[in-house]
Amino acid sequence: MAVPRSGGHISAAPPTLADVAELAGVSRQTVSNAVNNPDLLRADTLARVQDAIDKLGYQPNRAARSLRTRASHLIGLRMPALQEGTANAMMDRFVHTFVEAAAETGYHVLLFYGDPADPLDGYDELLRSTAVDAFVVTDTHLGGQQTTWLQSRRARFVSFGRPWTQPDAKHPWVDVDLAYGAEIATEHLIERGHSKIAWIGWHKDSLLGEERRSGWIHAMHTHGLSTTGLASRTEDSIGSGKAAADAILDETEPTALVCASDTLAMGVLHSLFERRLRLGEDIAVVGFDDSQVAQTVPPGITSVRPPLEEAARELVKALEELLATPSYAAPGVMLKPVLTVRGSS
Amino acid sequence: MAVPRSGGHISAAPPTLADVAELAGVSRQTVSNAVNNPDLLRADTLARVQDAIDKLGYQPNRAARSLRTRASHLIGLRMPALQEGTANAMMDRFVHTFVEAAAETGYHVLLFYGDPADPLDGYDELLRSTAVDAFVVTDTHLGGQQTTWLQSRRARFVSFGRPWTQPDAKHPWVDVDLAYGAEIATEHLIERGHSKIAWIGWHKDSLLGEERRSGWIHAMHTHGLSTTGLASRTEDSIGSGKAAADAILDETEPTALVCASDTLAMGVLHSLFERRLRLGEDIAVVGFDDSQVAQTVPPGITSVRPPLEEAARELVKALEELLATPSYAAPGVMLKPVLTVRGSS
DNA sequence: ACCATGGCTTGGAACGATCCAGAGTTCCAC
DNA sequence: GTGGAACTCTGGATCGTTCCAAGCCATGGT
Repeated sequence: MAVPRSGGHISAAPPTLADVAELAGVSRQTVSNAVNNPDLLRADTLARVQDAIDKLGYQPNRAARSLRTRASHLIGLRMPALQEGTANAMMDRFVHTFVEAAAETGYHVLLFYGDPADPLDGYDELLRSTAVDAFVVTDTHLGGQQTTWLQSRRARFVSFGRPWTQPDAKHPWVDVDLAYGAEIATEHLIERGHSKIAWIGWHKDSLLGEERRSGWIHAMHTHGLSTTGLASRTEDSIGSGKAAADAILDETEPTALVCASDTLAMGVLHSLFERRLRLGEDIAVVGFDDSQVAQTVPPGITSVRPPLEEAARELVKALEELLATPSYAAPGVMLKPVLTVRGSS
Repeated sequence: MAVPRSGGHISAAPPTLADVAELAGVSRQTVSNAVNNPDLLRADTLARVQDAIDKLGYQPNRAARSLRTRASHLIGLRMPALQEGTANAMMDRFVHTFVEAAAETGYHVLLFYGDPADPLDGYDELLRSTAVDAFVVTDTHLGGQQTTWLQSRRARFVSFGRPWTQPDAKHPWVDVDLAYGAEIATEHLIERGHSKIAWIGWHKDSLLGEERRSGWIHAMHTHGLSTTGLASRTEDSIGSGKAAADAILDETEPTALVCASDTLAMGVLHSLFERRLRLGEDIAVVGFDDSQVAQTVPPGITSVRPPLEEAARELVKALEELLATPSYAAPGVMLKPVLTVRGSS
């Protein structure tokens, strides 16, 4: 296996199966077997072929293999277009692990971004040209359009995100239990002695937002705490986070805030900064996503950390099975986030 | 061109050139020409073939095309492995634009990460299996190993980052003028009335660090300001940024700080937080990279913003030319960053 | 009327791998 | 010693596209 990085001679054209076969004194098919089904060969033949492979630095031509086997060993990963300022920057933790886990199982990742307004943008071309073996869908919360369409095209795919609108969907998926995340965030604050804990979340029509919100409500009610006047709903932006914080701090004077995202938490920080309140001393804040920002801003924002690395690995595992057995129908996997406690609480 | 997304019938196998040819009543080659050299066909024939293509939703099979033409229309993009906490998170601005610009010219991007300790990791396999047409190298500051090796393998590539150690390198590259960035950052502070402006930078052996540092020195000296006792060199981490800030604030009492990275700037913020100093009022801070963090932390950190989008587009342009004419030798492109002014100064 | 020209179209070969069916060996049981 | 299974290995066909050389046909000049 120890292929010398820079072979002695630099040939213009890479060696082919036939070259190896000739050098080893066997047929093409035997070389092919040596690569793909080594146990079909007699030990000494295998060794001879391996020698030839190593000597020439042979690696199968992907295009040729792909043409014959109808498998490209490429996974299409569609990422949501990122907006300036919004902290979906945490997604590169996901991408990174996904790419590495995929590489370990022999798959490469073809990254693409689609027009956010058109959930189907980008899939079609890759599918028609049989460029990828499967897709990873990363924003199922935008509705089931993508998944139903992919299904109708008989495309293979897994999703990072539960099938919100179709509970009976058959494709493998992995998601993070967001309600639980909001719950542990809230309970952490309750343990710290807070009882007036406000929620700054997203609009009602956001599935993710409502899910997270329910965790806060559940935790509050479980501990006999009231939530009236403590919730606000707004856009996922710093500006509206600040506005919401301003309003709720003036009206209800909570001692702690749970935010549906780190972006909103940053909005809160802006409000605190203006009011010359000290984060973590005068008021406690918990964010969501454990983004770079939460990790680095002093004194650190306690944040709900989605297990993105684990999610990526689970998705790769599901993909592997899906591609091995086309009829594979996995149960969805729900992962639990953990709370990273920092100075803000 | 308006291909219906979900064709009337869902065929198990995608249509091939031969299918189109039969439907249009022409030969395979004519269909191929209709796709690749439309001007070779008579107008009416072209129309007929186009009809058939549209009707069947035909798209050339990538593997077959790639096998024949020896071009995969894939670009391998090697990203440096990201470390927790460090703000190279800004790179997804780059990745995003690069992917989109590449898509516009018909190229897809195959993302991979290499072992940071081994600059060559990952390239070899993709190259041998002729999986990609070219590479984008993103961390030339780690030394010329990658580029010399790629050159010796006759691989096509462009780099985001000047060829630091080999000024005579022939490959196209794009880079950002970091010294200039530090210079405008420093001058901005001078304009704001500061004269005791400290530098918090990286160790001497960091090429990028020295480059940025030189911009600060140049600006200071140009305005007749002294730099003695105002510079410190440390690791690129929050902890060491804080330590450096602590030391320099105690010793020299500067009124403003220029940091070699936003990560270091965040370290400074930690120091300020502890000292109960208000960012932007008691002391001015300028960062580098214009990361998410700089954009969102209140009151916003003034930061040198590298034109990553422009860099990505330039690289795609260079790649296009490189792949069209193999002998293409472009001059390097040096882009100027801009300063994004925020509350911290 | 003829040949050369150029525009348009065609069938066969090739890219480099795997699938498939069969051929040659070896080995063991009867 | 023979039949047959099990183990190895092989050559031809094939995946879907583009390259290549040649063919057809109308046009125009001689």
